Amino acid sequence: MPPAKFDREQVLRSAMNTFVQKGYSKTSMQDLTKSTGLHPGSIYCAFENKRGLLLAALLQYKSDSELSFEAYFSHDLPVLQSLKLYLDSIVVDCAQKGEYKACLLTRALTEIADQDDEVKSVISESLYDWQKAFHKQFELAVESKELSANCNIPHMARYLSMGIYGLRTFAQTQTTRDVLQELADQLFDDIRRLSLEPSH
Amino acid sequence: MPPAKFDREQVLRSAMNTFVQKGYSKTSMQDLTKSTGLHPGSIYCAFENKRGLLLAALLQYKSDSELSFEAYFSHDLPVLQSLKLYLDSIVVDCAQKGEYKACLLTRALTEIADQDDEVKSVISESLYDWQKAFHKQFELAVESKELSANCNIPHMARYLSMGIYGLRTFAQTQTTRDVLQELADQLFDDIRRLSLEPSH
DNA sequence: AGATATCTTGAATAAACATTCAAGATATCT
DNA sequence: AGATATCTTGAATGTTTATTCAAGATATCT
Repeated sequence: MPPAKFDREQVLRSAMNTFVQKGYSKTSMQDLTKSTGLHPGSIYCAFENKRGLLLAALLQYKSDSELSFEAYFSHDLPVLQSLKLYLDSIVVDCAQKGEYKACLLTRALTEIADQDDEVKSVISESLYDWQKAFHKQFELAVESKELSANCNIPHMARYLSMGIYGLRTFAQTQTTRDVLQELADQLFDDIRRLSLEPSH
Repeated sequence: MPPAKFDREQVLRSAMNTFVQKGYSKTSMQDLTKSTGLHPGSIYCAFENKRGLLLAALLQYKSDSELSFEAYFSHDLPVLQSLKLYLDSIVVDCAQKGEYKACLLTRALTEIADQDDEVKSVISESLYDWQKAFHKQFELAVESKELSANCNIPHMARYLSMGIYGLRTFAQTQTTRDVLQELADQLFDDIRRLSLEPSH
């Protein structure tokens, strides 16, 4: 039976969801065979083991996130306007009751990074790439004179990342939309201020 | 052998450390017997089970954190100055290489909250109490005219909590002290601005 | 159609795990 | 000193877990 191979992306998205929902340790192989529709043997053949499946799922998540990022920032809107839309989408994401909607990267980071250097570096690099994507957008905006030429772009990108991490953590204890929106708006204001003021 | 009972606080601090370092799921009973010096039977007798030990450790962590908080804010310094010192101490905490220095509450929250409602509410309430502690300090500062009378205190407390969550998450990928300090300083500036400006 | 190579299947395996409990030890009380 | 109650101890238990592998199934090739 050579063909009939499963759809790798779809399998990884299922695994992704299961890992985000239950966490890595509490996700059993049985959970994964159920959610992916694959049998144990197939998983071990394709991904070596549970850890390999996590690594693959992390890369898929990264790739999906990049596409989503592009979708927000590729229009010809001013960066700050795109950023506002992007932040609002995170608020919507976080405000979903019931289904646990977190970031797989940060969730896996807090859960297992300190015990597995390879997983940690995959996650760290992915998160850093995401931060660099903000960086790049801000740079483009400086070139097009939207932002002040002497604003501190690396600092802004880092502070923005930090704020979003915080927002997502905050959302785990409080899912009231208004509160989350207010926090996101505040973060946006603070980033905007940094983008206009010269760095000191 | 009636007396010779173990020192409950010390046991809980050991358990606390183990849980923070390895995470709840990856912490085995063997790890806990090793770190606490207690035998399985004693743990089950005193805390019912592993989950009970976590719950007790969470409460101990909360209580310890409150004492530490008081230590920073009970002097007669202006609130903003105490806050600065408090934030700096978090930076120092996060910048420790090697030993994983996170907040047990947020770590446990991301790992297990979505599967255990009791654990979740214990954590949520603890974190909310911590947020309220900021709240209270800001209120006192308004009364003493240090802060503007019409600043939005609940908003400030929430934004501060969010920022610290974010800082701690950020520190898991980047432990360069200068970078963390810069982020904490930025957070401080933004909170200070909120404390002086009238809310809009 | 038969042979072959490749992929699928899921029961079997072995290790790790939380939890229990009966035997042993010590202090207090009579 | 003896009896009793309480606490300690850690090997045994039964469950859950990730992982393997040999048998079975299907498509392609000759």
